[in-house]
This record gives sequence, C-alpha cells and structure tokens, in this order.
Amino acid sequence: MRPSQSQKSVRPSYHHGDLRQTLLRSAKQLIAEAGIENLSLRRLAERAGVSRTAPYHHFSDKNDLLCAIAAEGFRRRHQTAAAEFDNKAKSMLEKFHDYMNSYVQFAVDNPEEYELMFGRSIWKQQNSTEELRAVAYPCFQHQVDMIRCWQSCGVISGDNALRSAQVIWGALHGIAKLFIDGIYTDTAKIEEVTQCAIDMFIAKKLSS
Amino acid sequence: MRPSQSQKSVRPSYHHGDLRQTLLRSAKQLIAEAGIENLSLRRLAERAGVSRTAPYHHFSDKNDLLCAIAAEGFRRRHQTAAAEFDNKAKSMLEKFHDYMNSYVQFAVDNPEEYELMFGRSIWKQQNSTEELRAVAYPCFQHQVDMIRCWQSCGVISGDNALRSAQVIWGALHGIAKLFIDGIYTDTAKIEEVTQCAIDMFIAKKLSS
DNA sequence: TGATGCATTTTGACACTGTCAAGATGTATT
DNA sequence: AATACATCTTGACAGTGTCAAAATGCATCA
Repeated sequence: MRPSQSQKSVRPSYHHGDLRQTLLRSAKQLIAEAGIENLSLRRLAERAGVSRTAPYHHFSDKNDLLCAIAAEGFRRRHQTAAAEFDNKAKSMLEKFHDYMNSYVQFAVDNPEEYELMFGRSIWKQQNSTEELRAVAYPCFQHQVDMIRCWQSCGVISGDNALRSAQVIWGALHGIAKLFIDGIYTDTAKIEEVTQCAIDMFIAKKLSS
Repeated sequence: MRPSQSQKSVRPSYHHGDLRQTLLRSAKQLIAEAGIENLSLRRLAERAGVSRTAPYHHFSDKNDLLCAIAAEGFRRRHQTAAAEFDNKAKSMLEKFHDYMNSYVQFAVDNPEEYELMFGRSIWKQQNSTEELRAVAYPCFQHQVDMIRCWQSCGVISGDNALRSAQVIWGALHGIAKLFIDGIYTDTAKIEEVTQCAIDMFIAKKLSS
C-alpha cells in the first residue's frame, strides 16, 4: 500500500503536487476575505498544509507572489475590456460608456485585488516582475488604443491619444480609489459619479 | 548637582519633555526618507532616545500616530489651497489652472506624505481619528466650494458642484497616484498631463 | 515638610512577520 | 542501482505592534 494514495484528503505525498497553484488560489481568497495587509506567507502555507518555508520554492519572494496574483488580475481585466470593445452590436459611444462603468465596477467589485494590481508595493522601484510587466503593459496600451479610436470617431475630443488616455484613466483610477479606500463613502452614488465623468469627457457638440 | 541638568545633550530628565512633538517630527522625516512602510514605532522611539513603548503614552496606536501626521498634512494643504484661491490678483480661470497644478505638484513633491494622507490604511473602516476627520473634511468641502465657484462663473461647465468636484478631484488624485506609485514613469510629463486634464475640464465656448 | 496621586517611562513578554541556511525526503535520470 | 535534482522541513534570526507590570519623576495637597 503506497502512502501516496492511501491517505485521502491529506497530502497525497511528500510533494504537494500542485503547491504553486494552490498557493495562488488561496492567496486570492485570503486577500478577498481579509485584505492584502493580512496576507502572510506563513498563513498561506498553513492553509495549504505545508511548512512555513515551502512557498519559497515556488516564489522567490512575497513580492513575487503578489506580482503573480496581480498578473492574473490584469489578464482577466484585459480580457473583459477587449471583449467589450469588440462588441459589434454597440455603437462607439455606447462602448465608451461601458468602458467607463466597467472599469470602476471592476475596481469596486474586487477592491483588494484592484488595490494590489495598482498599488505602490508592486510598482514602486524595481518591485515589478518581468511577467507582471509583460501582462500589464499591453493592458495599459490597450486603453490608449481605445481612446485613440474614440477620438478619431469623434466620441471624445482632443488629438493626443496618450495624454487623453492618461487623464481619463487617471480619473477612473482616482474615482475608484477614492471609493475603495473609503474617502468617498456614499458608495450608492458610484454610478452617478461615473456618469458625471462620462459627461465631462464626451465631446460637446458645437452648435453652428 | 541634579542629574536633570548635569547631563548635557542626553536626556535632560527622566521625562523627555516634549516627546509627542519629537516623535511627530522625526516620523515625518523618517517617512520622507524611507517611505511609510519603513516607519516603525520602535525605530522612532530609538531615534528619540527612548524605550520602545514610550510612544504609547502619547499615541494610542500606530494608526493614531499616522492620523496625526496626516492631519498636519491636511492643514498645510488646506492653507496653501485657500491662499491660492483667495489671490485677488488672478482671474478665476488662472486660479483653476493654479489649483490643478498645485494639487498634483503637492502630491509629487511629498509622495510619502500624500500616500499617507489619502491611503487606505488611514481611511479604511474606522481607522480615521476624530481629529483627522475634523481637519480633512473641511479640506474636502473647500474643494467642492471652489468647484461651485468656477461653475457659477463659467470656467467649467455643469451644474452639480458635488459630482463635478468628485470627478475633478478623482482625476487629480488618479493622476497623482499613477505617478507616485510608479505606474506613470515619465515624470517629466507631469505638467503636460495636468494641462491636458485642464483642457478637458474647462468649459468649451460654444460658437453661435 | 511629607505623603499621595498622576503622568511618564521602562523592562519583559507574546504573537506575529519575512527570510535564510542546512538537512531530509521524494522523484527522475543516467 | 546510483546520482542529480526538485521539493519540503526544521531551526534560527531580526524585525514588528502591543500588552502588563513595575519603576521613576513631578505636582499638588495636608
């Protein structure tokens, strides 16, 4: 009787088998539950039924783990944003509307994950992993591309796509963070604030 | 010869005399030097030449200390913002311009302090001190008042001062954070981005 | 003056944290 | 079967915030 299969629901063998994925999964869960600041590698290891230092064979650092989680978040966000923009059933104006709402909604629905993805702990100095950058930069670039599109078809004004994108993204990021971090407390008004932002950014029709 | 005066440059007495202020001062300094995440009460106490737990008789918590520092930041920021807005030598449009630039500049010049003032650690849940709220809320309100003013004199469009203020503040906050946290890396372009934001927010003249 | 009360500071301790170094244990390859 | 390698464990270290209990100084009142 080999111990690797005889024990059920405990560890199937000395080697965990899929510790990396297990850690990532329960890390995401623990972050959603208790916030990023309450995530510790030790507790993570404990949940996985593994010793304190086992995670270090799959992530060089705590920072490395955080980057991996953030990268996953960027992949997800990028995917939905791209899908919404490629929706052929909607007008450009509608899609701009959707983009704005969807961005803020993503942040508010996943506050801890958003905090991690765009928090300083990951981006400051040389903290960002190569993998993270490889996933995040195209996500950023996509936002600029969309803005360029909305500009060229007259939904929003201006001719410098990069600058406009930086401002619009800044507004979305700022609104999201002010809500998430608890400075804007009336969360029932999120959509109203976003709508106000949309109104301020869409091109005004100049009467002739 | 009383020991309280005989020893020079060490502690003048068993009681520090002005420990609270000393702690606040070196905390601000240490934050500016090494960032918020490297601020520890123990190191602070060590710098003040005092035991590890001495600070707890002047601040109930680490959070309490952080709130006190943030409150000081809000007082300073509020003061300069008010002074700029009360400048009678400038037009309303110029003052809007100044406000926008001054806001972002404050954040970029004091990144660690800004991070603290508007960071989640202080505002999340019930973390904010009563003193902090008493100082910060008028500061927030002042921004709404200024926006209302700029709206009523036609510098910016819209009729809902609160919503517009939330969006504009959001944009400023977002731009500032994206720079501070290292997501926008080309810090030489800060003024360009801010200028772009200004252009997008000021009321467009409708041709007749 | 002496005694009492209070603010302030200290020492000791606890439960955490991230991370390193060495060793033990499995798995795979030669 | 032996060797190499990935994986995991135990032990340890330097930090952290914070509590409890004791010590010390200062001020005030009898």
